[in-house]
Amino acid sequence: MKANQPRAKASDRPESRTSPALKTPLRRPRGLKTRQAILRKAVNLASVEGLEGLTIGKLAAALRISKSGLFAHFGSKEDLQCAVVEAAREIFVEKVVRPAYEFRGLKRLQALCENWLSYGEGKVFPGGCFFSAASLEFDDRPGRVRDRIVELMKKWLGNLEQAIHDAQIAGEIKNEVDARQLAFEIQALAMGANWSSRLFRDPSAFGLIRGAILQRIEQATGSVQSRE
Amino acid sequence: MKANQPRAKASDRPESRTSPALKTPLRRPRGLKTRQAILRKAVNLASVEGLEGLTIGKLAAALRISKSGLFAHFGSKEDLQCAVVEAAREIFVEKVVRPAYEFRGLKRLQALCENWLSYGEGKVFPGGCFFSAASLEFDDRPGRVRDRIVELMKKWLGNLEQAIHDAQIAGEIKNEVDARQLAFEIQALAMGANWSSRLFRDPSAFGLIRGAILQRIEQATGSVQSRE
DNA sequence: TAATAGAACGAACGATCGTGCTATTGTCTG
DNA sequence: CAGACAATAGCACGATCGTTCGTTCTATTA
Repeated sequence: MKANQPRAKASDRPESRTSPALKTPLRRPRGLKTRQAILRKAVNLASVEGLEGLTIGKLAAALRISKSGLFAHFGSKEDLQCAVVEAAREIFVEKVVRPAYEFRGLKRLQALCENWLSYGEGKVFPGGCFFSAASLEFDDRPGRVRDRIVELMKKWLGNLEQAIHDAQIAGEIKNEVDARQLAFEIQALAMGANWSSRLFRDPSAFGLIRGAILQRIEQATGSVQSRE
Repeated sequence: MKANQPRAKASDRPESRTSPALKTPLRRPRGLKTRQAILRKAVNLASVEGLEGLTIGKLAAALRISKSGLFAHFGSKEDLQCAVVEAAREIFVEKVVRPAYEFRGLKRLQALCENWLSYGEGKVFPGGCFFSAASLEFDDRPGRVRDRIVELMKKWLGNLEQAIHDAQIAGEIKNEVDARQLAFEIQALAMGANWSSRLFRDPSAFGLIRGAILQRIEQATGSVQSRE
């Protein structure tokens, strides 16, 4: 974890790779490509073995690349982990968030849920939802990785909540519904589906939960409903 | 992970410590005591760092004990992990399951939920619910540890489902309710509360979810409810 | 064509991992 | 008190961890 602390010279050249603005603004065709290839494999590996279980040696071996060559793309393991989180985020946004933003209000909420479910169900990540695993793995590990994960999860919950709120304004969801709570319940159910499907190797979990979530949304849209 | 596989002689003496029946049926006062002390610390450490992040060296250091002295209590790291899972199970049963079994039917279900919530809320494990973390960590790691976790989680879900079923027979919960699905939803909400409270350092998550679960149960017990 | 910058490599570092021996302690029995 | 035996410590092992260093290869630029 904190191996070889005495000599930590990686951060002495603070922005050797992250600030390309010196002479040529963008010109590293080979480096960028391999970096992306590394991250693609790394995200998949990390979704299975965890972000901490993701090892530079194993990752390099999986890519048939030298450890040092791989390492040079990131200044430290923490940097690599951050980059992996970012790469996973891009995939998540691409598959779940963006398509839903073609709609508004209730339709957007439904699209967010549906997209999440097929994201979890399909083999987007071989180890199931990356963020479910990562957020539970890092909830007790202070650092940049944890901070970023917290940020992203808050944003995701905020997206759900905002969609619910918009649907309320549009009159599609009852005003008594607590948007924050409903968003949270949906998220919990979705993560539960992922959990069950991974742990029990039971793909039917998503079907079950799809029903539960739809029922929960219908309940919020009106019709009868018991409010005790 | 699989360090030093060539020489694996630990399992050659299969039951040197687990079968006490030879001459004296029960006489290892010191050994058992330290073993339990080890496991108590190990469970706490594992709930924070994960079952794989739990390291023999760190555990020994935390107990001010030699690595080899600790190691002798278990034949391998996998054995240690299994023992940790078992120790966590005992705590869980003690705090959550057993007290609820003084009741029957709906009351038992309510007690199971309430006990789980205060188990997650209180500092039973310093890293939050042990099994939420462990089951997500090991969902892709085949082996005895995973098998046992699966077994335990199935049993726990079965307990919830059975309580619901009993409540249905007693006429306390409506017959149309799908016991398996309700059990699953409750479990998902509970794990969601744990997730949120750990990740966002927000203890109010449990209050929110307590309300959601109670609402969900009330909905199942009757009154109005929309079944569209 | 020569100079140069970036990308990848091989080897090695100190630390720590899980594990295996062997010796020493401590405790109970005869 | 001596011996037996369980419990623990000491020490070492091979492997792998994250990291650094100096070198080589490759491609663009002067």
